[in-house]
Amino acid sequence: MGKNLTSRTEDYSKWYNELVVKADLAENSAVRGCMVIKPYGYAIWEKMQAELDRMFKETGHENAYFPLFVPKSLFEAEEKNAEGFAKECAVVTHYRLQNDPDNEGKLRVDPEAKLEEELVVRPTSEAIIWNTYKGWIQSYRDLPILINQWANVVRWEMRTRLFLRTAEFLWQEGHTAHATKDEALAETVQMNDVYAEFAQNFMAIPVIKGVKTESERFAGAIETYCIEALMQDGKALQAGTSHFLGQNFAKAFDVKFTNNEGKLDHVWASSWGVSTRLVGALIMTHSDDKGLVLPPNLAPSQVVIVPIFKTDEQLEAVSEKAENIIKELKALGVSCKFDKRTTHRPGAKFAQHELQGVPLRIAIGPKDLENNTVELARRDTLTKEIVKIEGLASTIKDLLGTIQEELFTRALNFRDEHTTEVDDFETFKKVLETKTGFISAHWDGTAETEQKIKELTKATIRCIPLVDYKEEGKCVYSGNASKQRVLFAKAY
RNA sequence: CGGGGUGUAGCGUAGCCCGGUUAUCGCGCCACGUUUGGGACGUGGAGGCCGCAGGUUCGAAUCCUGCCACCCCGACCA
Repeated sequence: MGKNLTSRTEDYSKWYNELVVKADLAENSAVRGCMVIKPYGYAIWEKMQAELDRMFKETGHENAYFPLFVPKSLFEAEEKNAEGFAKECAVVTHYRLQNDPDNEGKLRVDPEAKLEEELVVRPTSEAIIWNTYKGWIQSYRDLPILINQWANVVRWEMRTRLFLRTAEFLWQEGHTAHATKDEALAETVQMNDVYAEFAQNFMAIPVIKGVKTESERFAGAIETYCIEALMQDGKALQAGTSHFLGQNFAKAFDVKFTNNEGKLDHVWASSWGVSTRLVGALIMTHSDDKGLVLPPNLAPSQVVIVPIFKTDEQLEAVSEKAENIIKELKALGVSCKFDKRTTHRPGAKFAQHELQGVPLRIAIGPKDLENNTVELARRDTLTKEIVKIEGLASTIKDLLGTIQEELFTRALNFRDEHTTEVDDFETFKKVLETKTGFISAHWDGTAETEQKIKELTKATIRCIPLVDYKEEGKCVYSGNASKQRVLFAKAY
């Protein structure tokens, strides 16, 4: 603590890296590409988990757990999926170490302990899950299966960044099985909607719902739905995905069921997930040059009370007030931390809680005791005011709601200001270089054009939005006919 | 995985080209005192296998080789 952050304009990516570490969210570990999520960062993830878990259960899903390891033969069963992940799989080949005869005190892999079949560390769990579902499904009466799992996965990324892309990360993956195509598709759309609602209402991150182009689609899916968010540096970030898998995995794993007409058919499937990457999205959406800005819904502590005092008597008197406030806040469901450390002075505490994004700060000192007031400071606007202690708890409760809304509105305005309709390629390039953000433009629907634009500008099609933009037009690159605008951006 | 950069106390750094006393400075840390409404001050103190492993040399933070990690750029990336 005690050092200023690099500012966002100076070096956005440095700002992000410093913030994650200084706000005590996470740090790099001794394992390449893998992070240690520290208690404060994990507390935020737990808040996300709790809300998502509630939403999943509300929509009829149950949690279960499947193994970390996937036998290679199962993994390769669905070819497109296997191919898509092949380059980033960690593989277990041995099951034992032994003392190294040539190197005292060291261990080596026991060459005798080679596995007959290699185990792939899951980059995602479709394979092991569909292999399991095969044994669970005979009839339409066994359907649907609506399961979610909270798990870690490993993708051997070449270039990693804390939360945004790590070799191991935490996520949830839902895997559902259905009797009909319509039902599976409806599930896919529903879960994408759940993600959108979660992002917007809970995380205060505005998102655009859409589908991926073929080249950006999940390997093994028929259609990939997604929510796309825009970060403060004008780059897009995929915040969640939901895949309609058709019968691809059912066919690969031979999962058939008898329908109510007595006919055998393959099961229809969906899968969907969000990960600890959301923590990165959270940081890059709301935070500023002073540190984290957390929406009240996600803050480990929504309020912090800092006592101002000179003598023990004053601390005692202030503490008594503070405890009362905490009690009242607790009754209203507001979480509050009392920072009565005597080892730090108030200014240092202010700075720390700002860095860590606590939404509201209350300072109580001798003057307040006389006047029956407190100083109330907002993290998001950096404003403070003196307020009467009567009715403080409900004032705070309301204010937290206001902050939550205003954070969303601010982010929404930013996104709208950074979404530009463009109709010619010169402007396209110029907007991408200067203004950044989403570019809404016509696209002829071909992978060739998509690829060409990517090569020339580094922008990719983030999604084909589900609503809006339905209009005839001409492709911004090729000039060929187009039926709707799609969203381009440089992406994380 | 290719190109470039960095690695010296918890953090940030000087020293490295051109090898040679006890490795520099700031922050932080510990003790005591004075302080406490926006990152306190004074005095004293502790803390280092100079990223790791080899090599060259009478002698290596410094030169050479290999490895590891992180950062930037590229390629790759449900």
